Amino acid sequence: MSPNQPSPPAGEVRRGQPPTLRDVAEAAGVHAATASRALNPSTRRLVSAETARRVMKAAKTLGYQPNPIARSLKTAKSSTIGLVIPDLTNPLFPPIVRGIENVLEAEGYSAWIVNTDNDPERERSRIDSLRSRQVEGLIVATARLDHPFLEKLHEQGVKMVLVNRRTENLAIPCVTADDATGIALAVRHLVDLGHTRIAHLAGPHSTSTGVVRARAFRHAVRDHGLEDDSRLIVECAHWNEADGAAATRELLDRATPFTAIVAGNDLIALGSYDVFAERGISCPEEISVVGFNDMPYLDKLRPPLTTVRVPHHDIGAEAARMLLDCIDDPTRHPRSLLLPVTMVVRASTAPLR
Amino acid sequence: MSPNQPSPPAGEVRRGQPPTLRDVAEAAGVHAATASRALNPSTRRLVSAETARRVMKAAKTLGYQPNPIARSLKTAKSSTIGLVIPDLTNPLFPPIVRGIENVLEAEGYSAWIVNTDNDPERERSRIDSLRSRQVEGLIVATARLDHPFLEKLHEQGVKMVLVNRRTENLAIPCVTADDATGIALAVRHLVDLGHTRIAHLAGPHSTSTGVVRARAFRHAVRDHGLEDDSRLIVECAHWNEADGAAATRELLDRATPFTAIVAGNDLIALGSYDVFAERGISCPEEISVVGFNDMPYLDKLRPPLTTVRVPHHDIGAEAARMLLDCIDDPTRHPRSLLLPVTMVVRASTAPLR
DNA sequence: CTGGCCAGCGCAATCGTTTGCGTTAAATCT
DNA sequence: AGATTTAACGCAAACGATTGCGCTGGCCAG
Repeated sequence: MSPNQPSPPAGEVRRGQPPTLRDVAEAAGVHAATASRALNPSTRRLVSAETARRVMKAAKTLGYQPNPIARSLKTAKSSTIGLVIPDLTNPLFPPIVRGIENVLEAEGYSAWIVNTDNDPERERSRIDSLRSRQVEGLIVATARLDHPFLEKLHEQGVKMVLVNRRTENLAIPCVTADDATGIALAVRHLVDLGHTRIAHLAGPHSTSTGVVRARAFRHAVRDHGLEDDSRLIVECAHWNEADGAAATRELLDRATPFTAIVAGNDLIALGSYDVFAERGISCPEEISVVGFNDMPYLDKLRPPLTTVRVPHHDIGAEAARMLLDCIDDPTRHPRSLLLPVTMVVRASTAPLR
Repeated sequence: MSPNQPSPPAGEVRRGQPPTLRDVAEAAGVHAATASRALNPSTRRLVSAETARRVMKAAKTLGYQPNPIARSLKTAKSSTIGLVIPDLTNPLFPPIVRGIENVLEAEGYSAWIVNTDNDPERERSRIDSLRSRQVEGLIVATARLDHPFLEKLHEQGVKMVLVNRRTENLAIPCVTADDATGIALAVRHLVDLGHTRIAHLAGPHSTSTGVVRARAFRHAVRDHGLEDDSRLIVECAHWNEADGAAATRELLDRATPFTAIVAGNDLIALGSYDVFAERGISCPEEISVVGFNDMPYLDKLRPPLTTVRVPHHDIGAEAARMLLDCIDDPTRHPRSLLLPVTMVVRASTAPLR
């Protein structure tokens, strides 16, 4: 046996229970209060170097792990934040989650993840339960442009930062991808390939991402001297394949000619793929498609999807950092962070013949 | 304003703080102990119906939410379990997580999710931190066949159930897919298509899933009267695309003829796809491939991947149920649950020409 | 009429930490 | 040398809930 293995406490314990602060205090021959101060780096200067050393040694040999529950009760801080997402099953979110947890972990924080399935009622109840668990802040990925519940929470002083999407209220800090530039990149790519009639399958206009990308699309086509034809824009009810497919069908049925599609996101583009298969349309020969997000395994699709890569991991990491900043300094001015995106050209886009 | 909105406490509060049990007791004109008993359904019979009613009414009008931290400290129960997975980013896991949370939520439990990235050291430290957070049990998806750490935890009485994979020790309950049947289905499907020389890209033999599927593969080919040629089996170092690709290359380089591959899982099959592209091999014309798991978006691949569908959501749900059972009744006999799988035939498999 | 029982409730300890305050003894100043 | 600061530490009260135990008063039986 190695001398100091942390998992099973090496030293003698009181009664089979994990050692408490009192146990290490006793072992070090001091009072629990002193042990507490010795163990906490920020109060360690209150005890002599010698006793601090003794206490820390005792803690190590006993395998002492502070009880976060007791600590939370006293300090009213839980070292815990809530993470509110629509659905973990959407490949968009796991990288964000990992990014968040990476920075949280380094600061001794952890995250509670809840799924709302885009149901406002469920969102309320899950957030209520998060708050009763004393989370110190929220990272929210379910924002809609008009979102009174979130606004109310913010007014109540609940610390939060939005990811991916925003509300209309700019007072709530958020970190998102640079959607406008991404769309501009996508349009420019298609224009470079010779396309002049480009359609847009917009995301739901209830979300900031949906309207920002749609607006950026119109700007971009005009910037290239193309006609801004509203018949070439159709809005999807949700950010998923089914609604992407429905929108594609409607677009096709409008019979306004076009040769390329800028999809609101990758899932919507996948919906287009389904309709192409349905109707025997070949991509990219007849219609080029570009997605948005660069979710995993897009390179293995038929055809590999050209898309705009957004740094999901970084979005999560930055959001977590921002939230921790807000918690540390509540007077902090809210900031909005825009993360750069890049174009990933694959085989779903081709030169106009 | 509606008379009783739960989020912002409606009644008067002490000092801007959320109301405590004592506040409720005071409002109802009873002692905190009585209020506690009145509010808890299982102790409610200890107070008179009339006082119970008064207390509950006071709690509602004050918007009282019990403080789970204080409760946990006293009861040493956290209504919390730990979920240990390799990497949330692997599309295998989100559905399992959702399944788990669905049943947990109904019982008032929540899950802490930690990622180990398959690093044993990280696994130890994350599980230690989970335990210090007083989780009541663990759902573990990172089991290796030989896994002394998990065994030790189990011996220490840590309640846990394994998902997807198992240890050699059968004393630890687990819920997995019926891997053997799945592989048999895959082999039969290929045999029905006329294939006689079938290869297997096995998962790592350090995992139960890897060895069970490999063994099932050999049994299946023999059952069909085919030759069990060990040159047609190569083990992947990990369950991912890169190692799947490496294994595929090795298989090809062995120059033992074969016309079909049973991949250990979908990710490994995707690795094969990469190599096919590399070497100009066409699938399914030259080589048929079947995967395992049926992860999302496989139907949009080039070609759509034939695979074995495993009910990930159910696996999670059953595991959670099993863990809650173990917590409720610690004397419970460990069970191993095998969930049925189904064949999903798409276009990566074709009749032998 | 007295003793015993029980329903209903309050008292106070407890869970493991943190922290304001008081106490001691050593160190510094005049 | 005596007065005063200060470093180091202990005491005890919190944080908010749960729970064993004891007390009260009403009820019934003997």
